[in-house]
Amino acid sequence: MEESDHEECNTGLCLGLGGGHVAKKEKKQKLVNKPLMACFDLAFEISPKGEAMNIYNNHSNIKKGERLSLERQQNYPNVTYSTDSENNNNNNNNNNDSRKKLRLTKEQSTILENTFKLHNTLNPVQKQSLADQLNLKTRQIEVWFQNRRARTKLKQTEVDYELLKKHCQNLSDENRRLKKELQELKLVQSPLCPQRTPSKPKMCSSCDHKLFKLNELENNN
DNA sequence: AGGGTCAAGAGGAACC
DNA sequence: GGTTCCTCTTGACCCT
Repeated sequence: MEESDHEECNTGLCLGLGGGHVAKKEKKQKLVNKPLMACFDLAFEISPKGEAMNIYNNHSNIKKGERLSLERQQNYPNVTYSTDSENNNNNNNNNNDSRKKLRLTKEQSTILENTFKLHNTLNPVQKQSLADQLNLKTRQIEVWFQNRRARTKLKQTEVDYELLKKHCQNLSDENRRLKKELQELKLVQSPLCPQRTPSKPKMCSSCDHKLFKLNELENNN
């Protein structure tokens, strides 16, 4: 965990928890009565001039999420929004407690996905260079990879589950068939019914020899 | 409205 | 003891 990730967040709300948890207990205490994930308490875009723009206030006729994605994708595709606290305390007085969700741009997602395909974990150097490249924090890269691994694992679990379910179904079918077959064999061998000719039992590949033995038995009688 | 998605918080385990 | 990862959870946003 890179403590520096959150150094600039001077609201005291964003304490850089998560991986690392430096002095967890201390931070936990600080967090008492504070909103979670307050690092993204206000959404800003960085304008081409380098100004922090509160995009929520500027476009009142568009819905929240639409504003975020529209602005980000169309106007400033290479910048991600950040928080009030990260952008020099603008509007610190306007510190509402609702956390705003970061949405990665298409480009950022693509690059992250491609990197993930190459290696699903990153060393600190790779993490830093990716963060620089995408204009994100190393913590965000770390979190993305963590969540991505979790998604991969979940998907794999679902696939495994389906395979096991199928396999289980096959075994059940096989079990049912063998039981039926056993029933037939018992009938054939019963002294009460010596001349009964059974329908040809369908043997599983592993016990074809049973049929042979059965025929032998009948011949001897 | 409600369910899905996903970035991020939180805590514990594993590793060195 | 610090770092990284895993797992579960939370909450914002999106979609229908």
